[in-house]
Amino acid sequence: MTAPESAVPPPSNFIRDIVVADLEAGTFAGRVTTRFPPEPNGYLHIGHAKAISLDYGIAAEFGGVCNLRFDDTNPDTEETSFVEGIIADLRWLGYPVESDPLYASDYFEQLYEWAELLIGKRLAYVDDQDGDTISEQRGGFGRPGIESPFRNRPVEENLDLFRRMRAGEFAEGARVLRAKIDMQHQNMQMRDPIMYRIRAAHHHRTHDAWNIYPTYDWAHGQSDAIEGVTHSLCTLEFDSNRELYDWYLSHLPLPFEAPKQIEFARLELTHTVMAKRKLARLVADGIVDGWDDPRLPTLRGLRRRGYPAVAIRDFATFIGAARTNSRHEIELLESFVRRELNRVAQRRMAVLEPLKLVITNWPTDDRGSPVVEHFEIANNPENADDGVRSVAFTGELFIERDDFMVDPPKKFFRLSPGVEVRLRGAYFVTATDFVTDASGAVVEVHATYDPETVGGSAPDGRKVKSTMHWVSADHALDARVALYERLFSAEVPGEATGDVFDDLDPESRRMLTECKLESALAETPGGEVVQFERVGYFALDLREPMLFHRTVGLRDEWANIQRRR
RNA sequence: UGCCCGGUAGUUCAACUGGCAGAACGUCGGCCUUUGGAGCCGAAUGUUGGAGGUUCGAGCCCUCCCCGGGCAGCCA
Repeated sequence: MTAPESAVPPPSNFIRDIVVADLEAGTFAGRVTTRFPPEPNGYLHIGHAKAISLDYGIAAEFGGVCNLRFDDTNPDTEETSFVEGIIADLRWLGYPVESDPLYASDYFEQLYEWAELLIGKRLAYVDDQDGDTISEQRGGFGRPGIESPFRNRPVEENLDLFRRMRAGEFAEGARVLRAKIDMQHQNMQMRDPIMYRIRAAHHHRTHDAWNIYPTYDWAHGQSDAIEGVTHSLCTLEFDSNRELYDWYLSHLPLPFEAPKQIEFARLELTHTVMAKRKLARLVADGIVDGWDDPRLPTLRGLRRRGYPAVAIRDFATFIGAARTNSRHEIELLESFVRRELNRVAQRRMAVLEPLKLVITNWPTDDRGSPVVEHFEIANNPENADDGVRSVAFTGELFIERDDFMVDPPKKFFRLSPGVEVRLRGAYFVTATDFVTDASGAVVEVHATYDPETVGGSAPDGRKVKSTMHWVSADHALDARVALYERLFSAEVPGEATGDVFDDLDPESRRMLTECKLESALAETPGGEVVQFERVGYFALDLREPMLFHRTVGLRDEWANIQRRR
């Protein structure tokens, strides 16, 4: 599995320094192998994208490989559907899953043999006590643990019991296999950790072949070693597990030099949550529509929202890795999204909150119906190769409600009575009149157009202060547009009250149902992102026709100016 | 409470293992514009958590202190 190209140069980081030092010292015989080890009990989120970028990036940079290995040691929570979902997300992100992925469960037999080996070396024993008792005996911070009464069982008895655990002779939770290390150890991880637990559950791959399952600590380093992984990158909370990782490996006959675990800080973003349990709660409680809700930081959510995979990859590369806990501003991610979308997104006109504009001096044809003109407008002014599309123009149009004010404040450059503006790519128009309803709200604006300004520029060189988007009323497509705000209004959800749900923005999605789109949008394929001029980037839903999701707004300086006032 | 990890512009990261502290995002300013929102250009911002020490020279090495995070699942 190889890493896709990235436009962003990888910043140096401490992990790369370690790899370079190992290469120079001749450790691992010049090999570099990493692994990406998702647990198939949920979907990937952008935090995983950071790990993926590091795991694959480091391997690729030094001519090595990165193994995709599912860490499936807990049958209670893992499912094949998640395996498939994760592979799909990985492919979408741009990392081709070329061959069959690897699984920790492939090594269950080897792990079992090694466990017997440790028993033989008097480094592991079967404990008959229940979980609460073991937990109590473990002690606490600054408080030593006490040894299990079963700690010094004879080897033969341990072996017999362990084999019977495997054979399914005991109930769930009745016994465990523990490593025999040191109940006084400063590092809690070293106080005789659990290696195997009895589980009656059905495993997604080994089905009912096993009655005992290895714990993370007993499986992970050994899986790395079996695969010849050299640098095993994981997040900071495993720091204190590293001593145990090294301990297990030091007592086993390994096929390769023992791998190194290196920890880095997990990705956090402002205004969102990344923890799998919190994400699952949002889904379960119906606060969002599912794992692919566009407000979620899941890869499938971001995809549906219109975030380009390359923007996510560039972001992940750019932020690099460090050991300091850090929370990145969501704005940084958005800037990568805009940068990419500005380059590739086709421009279209869409009126989100329509107001009727009637051109009172618009001509009619021989039969008395209004003339229809067609203008060729650039698909992307930034890129001439994208060509043009044809947009119909007639005497009845829709403009954005915000773009007209009866009594405008100073510095309002859009349409108001007596003011001339440009309708993008068409004509200059001047507002002459407006119609209100019973409540006084403007329901229709009347204007005249200047035939000399066809195409949008005046032969006499006169200027207008504003260019507005528009859609022909007769040719408009009806659509719904979902406007998203941050799911959590607080920068750090839960910081104030301790419960992230207290910071949920109840209006994080506003659905506009009467939007009018130019007809070229009928050709847009599902999933594609276009720029609605002057408004933002919008992704057509993958499944539902004529439903657009706001990917991200344009950088809005006008809003900044208003805010500053 | 014991042990471990971390602390560099507002934010996130760099700084060739001791040699003039830089970049991006944000902010501010300017230019340009048939997207007021695209695009382009420029600027400001630091007691490198604090105090000592070693050194010709310390963000980097040493000591103490302060602050933040992690670890007491048969989760990963």
